[in-house]
Amino acid sequence: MKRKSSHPTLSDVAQRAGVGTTTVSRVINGGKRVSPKTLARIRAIIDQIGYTPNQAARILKGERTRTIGLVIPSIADSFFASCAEAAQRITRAHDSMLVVAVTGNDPHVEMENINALMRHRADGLLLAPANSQNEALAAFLERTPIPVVCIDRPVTHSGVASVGIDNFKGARIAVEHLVGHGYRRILCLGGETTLYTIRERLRGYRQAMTAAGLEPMEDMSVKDYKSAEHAIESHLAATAPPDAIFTVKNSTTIYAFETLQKMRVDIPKTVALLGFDDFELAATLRPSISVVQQPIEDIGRTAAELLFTQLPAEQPQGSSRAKRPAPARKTGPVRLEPLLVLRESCGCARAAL
Amino acid sequence: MKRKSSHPTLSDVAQRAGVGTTTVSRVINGGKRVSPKTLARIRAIIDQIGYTPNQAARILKGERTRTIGLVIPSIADSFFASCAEAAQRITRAHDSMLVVAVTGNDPHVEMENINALMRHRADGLLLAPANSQNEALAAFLERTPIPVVCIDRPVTHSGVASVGIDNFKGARIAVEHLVGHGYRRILCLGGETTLYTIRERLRGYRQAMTAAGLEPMEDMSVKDYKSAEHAIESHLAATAPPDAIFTVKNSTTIYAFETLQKMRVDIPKTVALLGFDDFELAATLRPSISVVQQPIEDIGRTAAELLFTQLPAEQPQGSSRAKRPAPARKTGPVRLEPLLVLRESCGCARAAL
DNA sequence: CTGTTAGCGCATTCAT
DNA sequence: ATGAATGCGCTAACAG
Repeated sequence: MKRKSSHPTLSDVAQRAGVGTTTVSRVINGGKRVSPKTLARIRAIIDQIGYTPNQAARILKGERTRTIGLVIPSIADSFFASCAEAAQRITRAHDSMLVVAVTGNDPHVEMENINALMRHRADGLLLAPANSQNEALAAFLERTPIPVVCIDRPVTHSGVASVGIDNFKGARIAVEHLVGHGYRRILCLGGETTLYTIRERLRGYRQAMTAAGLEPMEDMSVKDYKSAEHAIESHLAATAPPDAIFTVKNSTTIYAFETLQKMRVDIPKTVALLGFDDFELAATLRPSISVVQQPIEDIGRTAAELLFTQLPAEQPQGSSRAKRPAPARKTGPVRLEPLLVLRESCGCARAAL
Repeated sequence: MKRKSSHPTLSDVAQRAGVGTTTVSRVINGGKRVSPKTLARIRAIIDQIGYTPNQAARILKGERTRTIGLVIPSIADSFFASCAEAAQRITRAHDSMLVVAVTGNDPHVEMENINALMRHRADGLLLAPANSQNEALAAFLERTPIPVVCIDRPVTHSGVASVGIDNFKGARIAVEHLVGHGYRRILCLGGETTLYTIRERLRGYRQAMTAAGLEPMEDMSVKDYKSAEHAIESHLAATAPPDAIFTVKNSTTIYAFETLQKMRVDIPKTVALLGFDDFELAATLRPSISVVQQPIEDIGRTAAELLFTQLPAEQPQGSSRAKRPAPARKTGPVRLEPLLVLRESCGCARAAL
C-alpha cells in the first residue's frame, strides 16, 4: 500500500497541471470556460492524486454547508430511527447531509450537541428536545440564526415550529375504547413523566377516565423490565386489581406483555392491554396487541420538509451572500393524527387470519 | 421575536468589545492571558449576541474536524441502528461527532456520500460497503488520506480493516444444530445474495449440509413478506417438503414465522425454524425463535475504537500540522464470534418460564 | 480561455 | 495584557 500524506489542495493540482488555481476551480465546478484539453488534463490529475475540494474553505466563502443537524435522544429507538430515515430521505433530496447527534435525553449533552452543530454551521436543525420546559434551550432557539423544527415534542415559550401527533387525543381515544369494552379499573402504566409526550398521554388518560366517571389508577414507576414486572405483580395482587392496562409507551407495552405472559395471565380475558405506539410484531404476537399508532414517517418527512421551507432560497448563482434576512419562522405546531389500531389484546374480536 | 441576521463573527464581538480579534480569540479558547475584566466583558458580549466560533475557519487552519463519518445501508435497520448507537458512544468519548450517511445499499449513493464526507474533511470513516467487490471503492480506499474501518462486511482487494462476525461459522453451527435434532430436509431461505454476509452464510449452510451428507435446498428469492409467503407455501406443498427452515437474515425469519403461523403450521413439530440474527421479541413469540446472535454492540464499538486507534495522535498543543504521515493501517479483519441462542423454534426444550 | 488578487473567520506568531 | 499582520483553501471579481 502506498504511503498517504494529507489532503491535496487546489494549488497542488494547479501546480502539477502548470495552470492557475482559478482554472482548477472552474474544472471542479463544472468545467465551463475551460478548454477541453486542459479540462481533461486537470481532471486526470485530480483523479490521480485523489483531490477533494475542502468544504471548509467553501463554507468560509459563505456557501451553505448543505448539512442538517438531527438531535434526538437515541438512534436505536425505532421511533427516532424511522424519523431519521424519513428525514434523511428529504435531506438527500435537497442535496444535503443529515448529521445525527444523540442526547440520551440529557439536556446538557443536548446543548453540547447543538453547539457542535452550530460551530459546524449546519443550515438548519431538527430537534427532539429532552425537556420541553428547558428555558435555556428556548432562549437559544429565539436567537439562533438558523431555522429549527422540533420533532415529537415542542419547546414551550418559543416560537419554534414543531411536528408531532396529538398525544392527548391519542390517549383519550384509547382509553375511551377500553371503557367502551366495559373495563372499569384501567391502570395507566409507564415512566419518564418528565417527557412532554408522556405527560400529554397521561393527561388524555385522566381526562377520559374522569369523563367516564372512573377513578384514575396510575403507576408511572416503570423504567425497565424489572420495574414493570414488579409493578404489574403488585397491582394484580391487590384487592381490586385492574381489568385493563393502558401503557403509555412502546417499551412499557412490551414489558407488560412479557410479564403478563410469564404470569400466565389471560389477555384480554383477565386483563386487557392497549399500548401507545405501534411496534414491529405487535400484530404477530398472540394475542396481537392493540395500539395507538403514530404516523412516524410522516412526522420525520413533514418536519424535514418544513425545515427546508424555512431555509433561505437556493442561490442559483453565486449571489454574494451578505446578511440574508432570516425567513419567516411563524409556523405554528403541526399536529398529525394518531390512529387507533384495534387488534386482539383490548378485547376486540380476532381479526380474520 | 427579534429579527435574526446571519452568524456573528469573531470581529463582530471584537468591535462591540472595543478590543482586537486576538483577545476575543483567547477568550473563546480558555481565556488565558486576558485580564479578568475584559474576559468577563467579552464573555458577556459573546453570550448576548450568541456568537459561535466558525468551525470551518478552524478547519482551514488545519485542525481536526472532530467528525467521523458512518456510511450504512439504512438507519431503520436495527442492526445498523445499534451499531450506530455504539459507535456514537465511542465517538462522543473522543469528543467528536458522528455523521450518519445512508446508502440504501446503492454503490452510487454510497460513493456520493463518501465524497461528501471527504469534502467535509471527516477525520475517519466507518463503512458498511454495499458491495464488497466494488473495485472503484477499493481503489478509493487505497488512496484516501484518512483511516477507514469497515463494518459487517469487508472490502476485498484492499488493506482496509474490518470488523464483523464469522458469518460462515455462524451459519455452519446453526445448520449443524438442526442436523443434530434429526432434521434432514433443511431449507435455506433468504434473499439479497449480492451481499457479502448473505453469501458467507449460504456458504456455511452448504458446507454443513454437505458435511452431513444432506442435499442443500435453497430458495433465495425472498425480498418481502409476499415473496416469503409464496416461497414457503410452495415448498410446503411440494412432494418432499422441508422439515426445517434456516433463514439467513432477520427480516426473512420474521416473514417466515408470520407465514407459518398464518398457515397454522406447527413450529417446530411440522417445521422447525432457526434464523440468523436476533431480534427484539424473538424470545417472546410463541414459540420463541432460536437464532444465531451477533454481538452488535461489540461490532460498532470495536470498529469505532479501531478507527480512533488509526487516527493521528491528539495534538496537545497547537503543533502546526504540516504533512502528518498517515499512521499504520495494517490491521487485519477482526472477526467476532457468533452465538447460537437456543429457544423453542428449533425443537429444543422450552426454557423455564 | 486563463491568471492575479482579495477576502471569508480564525489562530498564531511577533510586537508592543 | 493586548493587537496587527499573516495564511489556511477556495471562489469571484477583474484583468489580460
